[in-house]
Order: sequence, then C-alpha cells, then structure tokens
Amino acid sequence: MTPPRARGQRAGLDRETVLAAARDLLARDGLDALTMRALADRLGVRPNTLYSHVPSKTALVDELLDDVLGGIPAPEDPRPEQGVRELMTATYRVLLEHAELVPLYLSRQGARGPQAQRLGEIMLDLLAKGGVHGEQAVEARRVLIVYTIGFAAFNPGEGAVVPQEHIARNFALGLDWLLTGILGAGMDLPPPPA
Amino acid sequence: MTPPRARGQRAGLDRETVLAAARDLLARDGLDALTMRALADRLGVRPNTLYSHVPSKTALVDELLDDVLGGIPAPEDPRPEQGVRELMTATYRVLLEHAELVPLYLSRQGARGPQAQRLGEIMLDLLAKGGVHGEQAVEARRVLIVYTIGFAAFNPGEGAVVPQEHIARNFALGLDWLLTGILGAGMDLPPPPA
DNA sequence: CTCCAAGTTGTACAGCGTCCAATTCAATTG
DNA sequence: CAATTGAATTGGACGCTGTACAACTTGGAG
Repeated sequence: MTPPRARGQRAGLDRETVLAAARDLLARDGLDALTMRALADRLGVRPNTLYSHVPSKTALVDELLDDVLGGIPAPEDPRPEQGVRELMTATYRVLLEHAELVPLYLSRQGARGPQAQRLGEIMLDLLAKGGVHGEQAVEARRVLIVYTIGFAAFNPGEGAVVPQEHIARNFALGLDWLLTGILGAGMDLPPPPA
Repeated sequence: MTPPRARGQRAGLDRETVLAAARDLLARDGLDALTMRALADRLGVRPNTLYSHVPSKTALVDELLDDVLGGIPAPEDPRPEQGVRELMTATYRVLLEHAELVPLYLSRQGARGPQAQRLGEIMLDLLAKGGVHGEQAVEARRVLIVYTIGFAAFNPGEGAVVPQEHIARNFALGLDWLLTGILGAGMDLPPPPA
C-alpha cells in the first residue's frame, strides 16, 4: 500500500521485468486480475511508473499473447498431414491453458508477433510439402487457424456439462475433415462405413 | 445532462424500451459506446434507473447477443448440404454486421438464448436429413458453429490488407471441406483436379 | 381512502487506464 | 571532476466505468 520510495528514486524496473511480472500475475490470478494497478503493486511501484516501460496496457497484453504462442513446439513428424495435425493440436492445447486470452487472439485478428509468424511459416512449409502452395496455402492456413482458435475459445469451463476431453476429441474430428479437404483425396483412408 | 424529473416521478420505462434503446445505441455508436450511463442518457434517466429493468449489464448484453441471431433466416433449400451451407453463410453474414459482438459469443460459449436454440435445432434437422444423427450430429454442429463464429471473429476491419470479400470466399472454401467431411463422400462431386 | 410495491433520483463507492508536473538519479559530456 | 541532460519514479488527479443504498413519489390494489 505505502510507497517504499521517494520521488525520484529508481526501482530498477525494465521492460522485461514488467512483462515477466505481468505473465506471472496472469498465470496466477487470471486476466481480470491483470490491472495496471495490481501489476504495479506486485512490483512495489506506482501504477504510472509502468508507462515508462510499456506504452499502454493493450501493447502489454499484445506482447503476452505472442509469448504464449512461444510454448507451442514445432511438430516432430515431417509428413505434412501428421505435422499439421500435430501443430494444430499442440496449439489447441496451449491455448486451452490460457483460455481467458483466447477471445483476444480473435479480436486482435490472430496476433502478428514473432511467435505467431514463426508458427505461420512452419505451417506454410508443411502445406508446401503436401502439395499446397501459394494463395491456396494461405487460405488453408487461415481456415486451420480460425478453426483452432475458435475451438479453443469455445472451450467450456472446468466443471461443464460437456467434459473438456470430449470437446478435444470433437476438435480432432473436425480437424481431420479439414485436413482431408486441404490435402486432397491423395490419402489412403478407408472409405467411411456405409 | 440535467434531470428532467424529481425524485419519485415515473419515466414510463420498461424492459423492452431499455433493450430497444440499447440495440439502437449499439447499432449507431458501437459496443464501446454502450455504457449504462450513455444508455440512461438516451432514455432521459439516471443510470441506476436501468437496474429496475435489467439485472446487470452482462444480462443486457446477453439478450442483445441472442437478438442478433434473430436476424438469421431459416434456409430455403431443403437439401441437407445446401441447407447447412445456406444457414452457416447467413450466420456468417449477420455476425459480420455486428463484428464487435463476435468475441462475446465465443467468451460466453455460444449464447444459449431462444434464437441460438432455434438455429441449433434447424441445423440438427438438416443433418438428420443428411443421415447424421445423435452424438455425431451434435459434434458436427459444434464444429460448424465454432468454425463460423471463429471466421466472423477473425474478420479484419474495413480498410484491411486482405479485403473482406476475399475472407468471405475463404470462409466458403473451408465450409465446403467441413461439409464434405460431415456429410460423407455420398456426393457426386467431381474429384479434385489431379 | 389507505397502503404497498414498484420506479426514480441523489449520492456515493471502488475500481479502471492514463496524463501531468515535480523530483531524483544515472550517464554522458566538456 | 563538474555540469548538464534525459530517463525513471512519485504525488496527485481526471474522467470514466458498473453498481449499491436510502429517500422519495406515484399508480394501482384492497
């Protein structure tokens, strides 16, 4: 509550320190608890101090959003279909761990930070290996991204009527439909049970 | 600014009047302008008065969300594939007209009001006619809903790099993939160009 | 005619993001 | 080594948000 510092004294803050504290606060107490004032409190600092290191709360959150995507590993399987499936599933899982952020990804149309870019390029590479190039690949990617983020956003809470694992299987189901559509019939899938 | 009424005088308000004014304010000035105070102003009333007709702003917005879905007509084409496509395309279009609301649909997992229910049942009927029943139909529906809302949420602003019509075609493309996956290979589509 | 429930105002609270001026410190320059 | 400048920090404030509570007036029911 009381300020431990007088008027011009340094607190040794730093953009990275602020972001780290924000990440922590977000992970521990959720998005609603991430206020400039709470963040300042945690850093033992006045709220306005933060504005020396971050231009606005929006910018701060944007950075956090991209950071979360850093937790998504590149797929191990080099085959296009399996690789994309792996990538989107990992994305889905990571997004679920930060459920409250997900609507933000959509309203800020998908985050343009370095991590988002990295994932996007991995996906284009995989699609190219699968024979999908150029504009088509970009569209396929957009479909997959929207689908994945959408499903993550749709995730019900923990004690919901429909359990999360069910929704996760549902996600996988639709993902297969999309992959089949994207990568064409060139797969040796058995025909669906007539 | 100044209150036209003394302390116990009636303003003749009514739940429906409040909702109508809210719809209007939302349509005219956008989501950010929809505050209890602005709404009260427009009705010539003090902000707290609204709480006699609406339990909270959240409840008010929930109602508006469901109302928007009322603008989605039932599909005309009775054939399952075309019907579902028509339905989802209409939904997409209506959602685009209220772009700022779309993230809310996701964060409130899809709106459970009467309009949402109506659309959900139309879709189950269509899927049943297409030979998809029970749990499978519910999952297919979830995929389609998530996909559609997701795409609407992903919609870029008006003066964006990628024009809206392009995104709309992209939406239709992915929708076809999903429909093919859902309704099976029982369609007489020509094979994709090898 | 009386009484009560409902609608409305006055006032207020706690919280939010953010801006401005005053102050002090660290680093750079001469 | 001294002087100056620029960045970091505090004190305080502004305008905004949703919402609670008591006082009051009114319309309708009994």
